[in-house]
Amino acid sequence: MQKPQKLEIQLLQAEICQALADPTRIMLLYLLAAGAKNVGDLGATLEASQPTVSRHLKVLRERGMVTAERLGTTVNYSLADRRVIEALDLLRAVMTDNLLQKTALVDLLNQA
Amino acid sequence: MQKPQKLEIQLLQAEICQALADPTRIMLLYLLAAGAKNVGDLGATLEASQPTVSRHLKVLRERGMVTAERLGTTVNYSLADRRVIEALDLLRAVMTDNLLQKTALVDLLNQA
DNA sequence: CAATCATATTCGTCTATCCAAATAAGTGTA
DNA sequence: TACACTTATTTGGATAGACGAATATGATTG
Repeated sequence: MQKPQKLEIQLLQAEICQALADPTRIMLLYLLAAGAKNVGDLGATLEASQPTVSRHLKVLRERGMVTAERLGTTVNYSLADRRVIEALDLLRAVMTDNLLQKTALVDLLNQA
Repeated sequence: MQKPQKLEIQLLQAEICQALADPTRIMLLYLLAAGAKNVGDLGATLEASQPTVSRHLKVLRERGMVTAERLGTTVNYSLADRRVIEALDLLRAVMTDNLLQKTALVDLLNQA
């Protein structure tokens, strides 16, 4: 033991956030939120290479954010917990509000 | 222009998530959720060095997640948008549920 | 048991991030 | 202006993450 347990929790929480810290993985989650899909379909939609998609899916799988199921030769991925999408939507709203505020400020400066 | 604008949005969203991908920054946000604080106080609570706290606060500031206000020699930081905390709470719940599920599985295996 | 299709992993390389230490910059006061 | 105090930034070195290319694994079919 080296640190209060509180930090351990934040560390695990940071690992989940880290999984969200990549645009490709965010896209993957949103795509899966619309329904289960296999690796090939996901790659085609994202225009990303197969190894890239597979590696990103592994990151999400290891953190329990998606689940995989073999169906013959293909593997179907599903969103494991919809609250991840809720969190992403919240953060997206924060981001868009920031952008709006920033552009409003720019407009104000341009007027002056 | 090189990619559909959709990707641009995910990129910005990923930048916000990236800001959450560090246990120290998560702690900072939770601390600020309880009320505005200056850099020294935050560092003392986190037992982190002053440059470390300042650097992390800069990351959060650049993404509009906290705001800074000078008060004499000190600088008071505040949480800019409470929805970031809501998102963190959601992700924390996802994480704890994953842990519970995992330990339940371990128990089952131990019984057998 | 080949051959094929879908997915996963490894390897090499590049870039990004983190921390500690040192230094700089801004503010209030003698 | 000099000094003390608080916060910010820079630098260097170590670690982790991302991608493409090549290769490996797993499942189905003939």
